[in-house]
Amino acid sequence: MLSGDSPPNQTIYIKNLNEKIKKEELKRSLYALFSQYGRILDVVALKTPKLRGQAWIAFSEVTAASNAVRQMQNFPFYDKPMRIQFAKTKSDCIAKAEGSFVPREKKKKQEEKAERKRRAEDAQQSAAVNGTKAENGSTTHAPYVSASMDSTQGPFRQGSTSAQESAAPNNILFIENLPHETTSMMLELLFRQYPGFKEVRMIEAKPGIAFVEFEDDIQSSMAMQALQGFKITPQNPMAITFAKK
DNA sequence: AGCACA
Repeated sequence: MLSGDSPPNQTIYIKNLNEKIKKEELKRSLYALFSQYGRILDVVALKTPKLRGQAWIAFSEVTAASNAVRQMQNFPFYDKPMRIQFAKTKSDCIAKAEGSFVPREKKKKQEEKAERKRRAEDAQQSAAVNGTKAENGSTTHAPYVSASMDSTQGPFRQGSTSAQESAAPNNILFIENLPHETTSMMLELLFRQYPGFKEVRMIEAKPGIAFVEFEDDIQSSMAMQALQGFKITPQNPMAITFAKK
């Protein structure tokens, strides 16, 4: 049945995540795995007792979120099936983008007190040390994105063929839009820098495409995310999808 | 099981 879940939301809520995975790795893997559905604005994962094993992924479009909820439901991720729903509330990053963000203030009184206290202390400390206002730890979060490519992160959704539905994530990548002179040696040089790389396969009769195999889905997703849109020649941004099995 | 944004 249609479980009593939240209505569609740009942000998805994932639970039953493997709690042994370190926060940074978890976020990176989630980013890699889910960016196939659209532009990801933020990935939130906390390791506090109440929040570990869960994560939020904010997409720029609701449709991306819905596809992710459906297609990645129960996907085995670090040996545990992901349970995915729409988030109950709007992510801060989205409210901010809409200009509707209002800093929350009704937490449990205890937490709030603790936080105020902490801020006060921080302020005092830095004042004592610097005599000036301190930069508190609010760094800019545009992480997870590999800085190794030029900033052509545009909408390279599907490649040149008529493929409409993206195949479910698996360990084999399907590469399209390669210049015809591409060799498997060249592709191997590119892909073998990512962990889990196994082999490149090309088909003589079909220039412009290739298959690249990895040990598992997560590693193939990582490589996909890293090399999506990579240009071997300026006219040939790679289109990478999961191979149909 | 657990819905946050340090």
